[in-house]
Amino acid sequence: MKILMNDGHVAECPQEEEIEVLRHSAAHIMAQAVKRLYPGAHFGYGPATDKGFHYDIDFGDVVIGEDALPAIEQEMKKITKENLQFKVYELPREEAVNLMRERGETYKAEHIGDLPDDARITFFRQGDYIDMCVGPHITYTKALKAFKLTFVSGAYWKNDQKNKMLTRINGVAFRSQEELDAYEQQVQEAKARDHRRIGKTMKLFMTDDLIGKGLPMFLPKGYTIWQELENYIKEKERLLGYQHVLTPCVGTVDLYKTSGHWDHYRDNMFPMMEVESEQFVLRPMNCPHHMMIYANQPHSYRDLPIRIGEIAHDFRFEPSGTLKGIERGRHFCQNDAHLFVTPEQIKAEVSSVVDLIFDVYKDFGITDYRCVLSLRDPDDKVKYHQDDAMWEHAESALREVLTDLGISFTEEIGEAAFYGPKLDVNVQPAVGAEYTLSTCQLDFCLPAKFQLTYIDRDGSEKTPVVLHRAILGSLDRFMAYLIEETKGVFPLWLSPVQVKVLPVSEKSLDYARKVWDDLRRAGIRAELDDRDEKIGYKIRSARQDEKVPYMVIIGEKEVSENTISVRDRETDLTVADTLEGFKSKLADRIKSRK
RNA sequence: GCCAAUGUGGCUCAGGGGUAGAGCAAUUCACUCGUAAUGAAUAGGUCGUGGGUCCGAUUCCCACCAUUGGCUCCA
Repeated sequence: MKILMNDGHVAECPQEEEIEVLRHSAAHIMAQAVKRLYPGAHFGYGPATDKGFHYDIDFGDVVIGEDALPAIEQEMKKITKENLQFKVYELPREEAVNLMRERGETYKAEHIGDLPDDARITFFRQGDYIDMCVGPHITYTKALKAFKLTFVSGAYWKNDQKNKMLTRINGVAFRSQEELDAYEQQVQEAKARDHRRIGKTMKLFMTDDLIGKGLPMFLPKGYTIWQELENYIKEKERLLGYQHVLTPCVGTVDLYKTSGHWDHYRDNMFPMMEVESEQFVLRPMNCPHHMMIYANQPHSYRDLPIRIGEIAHDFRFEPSGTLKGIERGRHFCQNDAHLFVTPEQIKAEVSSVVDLIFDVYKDFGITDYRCVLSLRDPDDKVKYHQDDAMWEHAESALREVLTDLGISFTEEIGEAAFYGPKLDVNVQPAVGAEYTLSTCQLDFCLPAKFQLTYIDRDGSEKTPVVLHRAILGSLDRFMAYLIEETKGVFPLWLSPVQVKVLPVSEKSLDYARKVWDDLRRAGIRAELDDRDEKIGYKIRSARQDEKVPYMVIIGEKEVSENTISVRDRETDLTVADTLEGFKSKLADRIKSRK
């Protein structure tokens, strides 16, 4: 594919950059179509994106909904048919600003002001449309062959909440129609994996307006998975020397003033409540509670590290627009722990946390993740605890540990917690934006605020360092992730129903009941389908609706031979077994969580 | 919170100014059945909530609530 560079040269595009040039050019063509249909529209940014492109546009008082898209798309097709040539020219800064002002493109004019003094300011033109841009672009509009406008949304100018919200028109573009079709198919499949859809059909959790928004409730089947996850992670933690505690879901406002959370996050906490002139909040996190548990008694350096863990209920007043099923609610349960360590122990403890994270990921087959070292933005004097020396020390300590461990990570500025840097492990859900699953944060700040101490070898009082960490993140979010990864086909040990007993007819119902009862007594989660239906129907519903790992089919043959027939979800094969043999095999597998 | 869209029986969805429809699920009856849907019948909804326009609203308008897709935020 030929492309037009901003110095006017036409070059052959490297294969790997083709798609981005195509998508970026699609944004320009969309802008041209919009300008033809809405002459009063003014443009902000219009970049290529992951799967396509978008353009942020100020339509003035005109409301643009999704019903406006077909006409714009039609106009784009017309433009590609017109096969307009892309042309490029450069203007001196002042002329460029004037040109943009003249055309009412105030956002573009403002953008020129943000560019470095020596920046070349170039314009790409196709037909009647001119856009300030660094390019490169396709040479003729006909090169754009497969695209589609997908949805509209709002987006703040320059991504800043204080600025005006523009209308963002989103589209996808690919090299060919086949690629576009494949993408659309993929979107459909992702929707089918959405944890909210599966959670509803599998009766894992629910929400209700009368309970309140962002407050999902786990139903018996969902809570079964929850409890298994809780047992699983606590077992791992106990082996690593964690001690589990139970602390209340409220705390005094003073507790959060001490920690500094009150100053930073008051607006995202449920409002303060006053009882008998004492002020409380629903707790948004557990660090302060665990700090006070540490402070409950004096500590020697010999006691450290002390690892306090809790499956802890938290409440955060998340903005309504950010709520998403059990992935992000206003109540959630963190798989939280705070490790109180000496400075010398930092490396070993971070290392142990990182090992635990990847050990857990291995157990769940999680391979698609991204590690981020989240650092402070030194220019942000509001968000971050002010202590340059502390930050430099903490950040380089964490970076060094991660590097020594051979973890590959990217660094992101301004993503740290207010009290310290962190390692975040991020994953991509079926639908929507990436989020953090696991985190490990290095904190030199809160222990000092709470005046935590230990007596060192030389008899002097020292301040411990704290590692905040969450492996499953919140159980809620982890479950959301698991649902989407497994499509609801949970491994045996997590399956809400592990065995479904299916009598062929009423003649074998009594025996089936006995088998069912026996399985349950052996600690296996079994259900009996005693509906008056054909066996084929029962198998279909156990497979399709509930994705049950094992079906035990009981007919007159099994009754007379005192056996059971076991159908495996993986293979769809049915084999004869004895009840005792099946029970022990199953118990072993469940115990080993394989 | 902001921008936009959506809201019809338990679930998935159709319809549309003259007080509602399908499939699945449920219930009942018949069948007693061998590995991905037996048949028939019945029941179930003041069409998110509250206002307004109209002879008449679930359908049009407004407000609110919830949900969804984005933006901002995420200790």
